[in-house]
Amino acid sequence: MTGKTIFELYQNLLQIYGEQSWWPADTAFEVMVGAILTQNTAWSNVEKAISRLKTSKLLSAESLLRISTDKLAEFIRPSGYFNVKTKRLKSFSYWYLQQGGFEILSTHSTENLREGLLSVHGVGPETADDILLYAFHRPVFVIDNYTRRLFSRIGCANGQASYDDLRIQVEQSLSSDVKDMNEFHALIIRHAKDSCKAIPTCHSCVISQHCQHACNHSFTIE
DNA sequence: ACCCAGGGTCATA
DNA sequence: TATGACCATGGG
Repeated sequence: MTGKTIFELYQNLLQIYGEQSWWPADTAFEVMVGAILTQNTAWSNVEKAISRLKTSKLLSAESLLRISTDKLAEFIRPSGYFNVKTKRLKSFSYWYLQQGGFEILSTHSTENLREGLLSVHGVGPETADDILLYAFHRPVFVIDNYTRRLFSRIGCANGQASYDDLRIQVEQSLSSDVKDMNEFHALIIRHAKDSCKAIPTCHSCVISQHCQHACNHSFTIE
């Protein structure tokens, strides 16, 4: 547990990969839809689903509520769990409109907003924080499994700590800077993807002398 | 054929 | 509190 600090890890990743400038989306609502669709799902599959929704101009809360569940499920089929996610998109859209939409929601405090998001069926801590950070630009850090593994392997934090414990730890390490938290989370995912494929050019050597990775594949270097 | 992916809910012990 | 089953597509 006596590795480098969380902030040093962030600086290393930023130096290696450069700015990621997330979230890849045109609108805040698209970020929210993407956050739900990407639950335990490869982003490449989510892109297909979102592309279909865009083409048919369904990327709004009103449209998602208007369309039948059967049709919506068919649109988002490529993103997997389509029956589950159809319900989640609809319950989220209902809440979103009932709350008055983006402008009204933007006036709420971060804590109230998180509470509201978590009250939606199908929105858990990670999805809520994705939305808070990338759609509402709130100073919130998103904890995912990559983060837990990377922190554990590098030793900059206890990967088994509770979600909020880890989240607050990172938020303090980055002085609650929105831009830094946006980048850090994006960089961790970028690093996980890269370290899964590029064994000969393992960037992790710069990050950890033990060549540890964020991804879940258990291979060894050297 | 197997493992994983930018999780969350629900039932069970 | 803490596991386990379940949801389902697509790429390696």
